[in-house]
Order: sequence, then C-alpha cells, then structure tokens
Amino acid sequence: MKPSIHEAIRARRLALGLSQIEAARRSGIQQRQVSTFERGGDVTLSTLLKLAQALDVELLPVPREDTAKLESLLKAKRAPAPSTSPPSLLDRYQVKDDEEPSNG
Amino acid sequence: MKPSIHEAIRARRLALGLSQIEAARRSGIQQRQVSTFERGGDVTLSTLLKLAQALDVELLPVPREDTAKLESLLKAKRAPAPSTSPPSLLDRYQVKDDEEPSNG
DNA sequence: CATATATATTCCTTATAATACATTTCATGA
DNA sequence: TCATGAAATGTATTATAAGGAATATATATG
Repeated sequence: MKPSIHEAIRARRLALGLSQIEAARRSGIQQRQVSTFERGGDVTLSTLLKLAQALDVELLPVPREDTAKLESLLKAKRAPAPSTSPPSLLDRYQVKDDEEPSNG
Repeated sequence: MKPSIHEAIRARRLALGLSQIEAARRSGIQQRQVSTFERGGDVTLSTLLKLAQALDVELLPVPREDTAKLESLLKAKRAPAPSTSPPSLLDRYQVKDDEEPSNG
C-alpha cells in the first residue's frame, strides 16, 4: 500500500523526530498548515515545497512507468542511521526499523 | 542540472505530445493553470495532482539522501529518438518515438 | 489528578488560487 | 499575408489557502 504524499511527509517528519511546531518553524509556515496538510488538506505547492525542504525531502515527479523500479529501491534502503541526538521529549515518535508508532 | 518540478511536468506533457488545452481537459483544470504552473507559478497541491495524474506522473517525496541514486536511474532511461517521421502539427514536441498522442 | 507537549481546530482578515471566457502573442505552414 | 493551433495574458468574480494567535483536545508522564 503506497502512502499518499500527505502520509509520506508526515512519516518523514516523524522519522526526523520533529514536532509540527518545529517543522513549521523551520519551514516558515504555520503549524496549522502542517497539521492540515498531513491530514489530507490542500495547500499551495509553494507551502508544500517549504515544508519538504525543511524535512530534507524532494518532490520528484516520476512517470508511472518508472515508479515500480524506484519504489522497490526506496523500500530496500530502509536502514536508519544511528541517532546522533539524545532521546528527548519527542522520543515516542522516533520511528524504529521494525516498530510502528502507536497508531490509534 | 536538475529541472524544477515545473519544468519536469512541462517536459512530461510535451513528451506525451499533449497541448496545454488537452492536458487541462484531461485533468479537469484550466489551461490557464497549466500555463501558470509550467511557468513557475503557484498552484494548489490538488490542482497539481490532477495535472500529474493526467500526465501519468506520480509525485514521489524522496529523502535527499536517496535522490542521487534515483536520479541516476531516471537519467539512464533517456534515449533520444531519431527524428525520421513526417512532421505533424505537434511534431516539434514529440520526444518519444513509440508513443502516440491522444488517439482515442 | 496535574503537568507538559503535541496536535487539531476555531476566529477573523488578507492574499491569492480557481473559474469562466475572451483576447493577444507566437510559431508554423499554406 | 493569411490561417491555424498553441500558449500566454486580461478581466471580473468566487473560492479558499495563508497569516496571526488563541484554544481545545489528545496523550503520555509524574
């Protein structure tokens, strides 16, 4: 099941251990936009690009004919680097390799 | 030299041999939005997604750490076609050799 | 429960994207 | 030149995202 772009961005943010507030601060958008977007709401491309940049993510337009190959490549690469920051308040969101964040 | 998302979408449209009007019609947006976007203007994500879908393109959020690998893969796939076919109206845009524009 | 943090949602205002044509500009070919 | 098709732009209106700040709601912890 392929995650939507919304879900993917959210996952990325959590993987980086960032709160919406911090992501918003870094990208210069409002926390509200982060929340709205992650929940599937609409934002302008410029807003999304700011957020993506703050999350060190690129929005790559890929022809459908190529997606399969790329996705298998991405999936195969799930090997998170050792965390350089100490576990902090956001620790509960740290996405582990084989563990899902409690998703109610 | 990495093309912007705007340029990439435009290139894709041209590769499919579609006019802005046809792309707009297929995606249910206005020709104006196609033009605006391709020229770097801002659109909502929903609008962009409609256009992308009409162009059979997916917007893949890729962590920067992974982009290099993926891009080389995509780049490897470019194979310019010899232009020996009779020039048609859209011929200046035909980038692919085995792809028909709207034929039905 | 109380506290702290994160996230979702509300208010109002402003900015701007989307819509619906119409028109102009540009390039090509008869 | 004129005709044709594509693309860029004009105008007016409507819809909605963004900005700013606050508040309400979860959720985990002490």
